[in-house]
Amino acid sequence: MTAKLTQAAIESWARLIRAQQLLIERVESDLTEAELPPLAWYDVLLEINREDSGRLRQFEIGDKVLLSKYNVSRLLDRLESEGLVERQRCEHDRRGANVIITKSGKALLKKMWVVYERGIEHYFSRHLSKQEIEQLAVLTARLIENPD
Amino acid sequence: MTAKLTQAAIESWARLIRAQQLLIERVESDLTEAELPPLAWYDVLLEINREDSGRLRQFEIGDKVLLSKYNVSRLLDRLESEGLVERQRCEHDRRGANVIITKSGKALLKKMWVVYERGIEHYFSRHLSKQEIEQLAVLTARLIENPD
DNA sequence: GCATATTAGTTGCAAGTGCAACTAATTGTG
DNA sequence: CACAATTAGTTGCACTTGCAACTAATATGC
Repeated sequence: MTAKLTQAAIESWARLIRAQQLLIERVESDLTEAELPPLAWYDVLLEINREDSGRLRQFEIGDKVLLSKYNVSRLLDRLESEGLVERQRCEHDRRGANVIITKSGKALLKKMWVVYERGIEHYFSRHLSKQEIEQLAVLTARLIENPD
Repeated sequence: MTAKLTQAAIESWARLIRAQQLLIERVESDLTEAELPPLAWYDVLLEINREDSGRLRQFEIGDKVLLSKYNVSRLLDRLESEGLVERQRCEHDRRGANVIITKSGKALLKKMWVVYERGIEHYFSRHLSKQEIEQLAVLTARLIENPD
C-alpha cells in the first residue's frame, strides 16, 4: 500500500509516456501529410495479413491491437466501406464474423509501410544503438507481460 | 531514404508503443474505477501547480502536456466549470489568459495522486530494477529530445 | 505609422471513443 | 433437455478530438 516510489521512477515513467506520445504523434502526422489513414488502420490490416489462415475473428483483432469490441466493430465498418476488408459469416460460431483483407487492403498496407518505416527509422532507431534497442525491447516486454 | 530497419528495431518499437498503451489503459481504468477524472486532467493541474508563479498561459500548458491549443481550450472549459482552475485576463498580453489552480484543484490533484502513484508502482516500477529504470529514462529522454 | 503577418485563444462541424444497453448464438449446470 | 450465464458483435448517446475557420491582440517590415 505504501507506494515507495522514487523520484527516478516517476521521472522514468513520465518519459516513457511522453516518448511514446511524441513518436505516435510524429508518425500520425507523417501519415496525414501523405494523405494516408491513421495508424490504427495499419495495425488492424497488418494483423489480418499476418495470419496464415488469412482471416481473424473480430475479438481476436481486438485482443491483438488493444481495442475494445465496439471500437473494433466500428473501425471494421470503416475499413469495410473502403473495401479494405470483408466480413464473412463464421461457420462454426454463427454469432461472429471472420474478417479477411482484400487486395486493396494489402495495397494500402504497402503504401502505409513506406511512411511508417521511415518514421520508425527517423524518430526511433536512428537514435539508439543495437544494444539500446535490444535493452528497450527487453524492458518493455517485461512491462507488457506483467499484467499487475 | 533506404530505411535499413532491422527486425529487432521494429519489434522494439512495437513493444514500446504497446507497453505505453497498456500502462495508460490500466491507470485510466483505475482512475475510472475510483470515480476520478482522466489522466489529462491530472497532467494539466500538475503543471500549473508546479509553477512558482502559480499560473500558466494556455499555450504553455499545451506545450507541456502535448495538447493542441483547441484541446487545451476545451479541457480548461471543463476544469473551470468544475471549479478546479480559473482563467484570468493576462495584463501584458490581452489576447490570452493566465490559468491558476484553485483549492479544490489542488485537492483533486492529491486524491488522484493516490491512485496514480499506486499505478506507477504496480504496473511499472515494481517490475524493473533501479538500473533498468535509469536505463529506460536515458533511452526515452534521447527519443524525446531528438525531434527527428 | 500603417498594412501585413503572426500568435493566443475560441468555436462549428465531422469523426472517433467510452459506456451501457441490446440481440443473437453458445456454453454450462442441474 | 431446459434455463441461466457467458460470449460475439452492434448500436444509441454523450463526450472528446481534429480540422479549419474565426476574432482579437501583438509583432514585423517598409
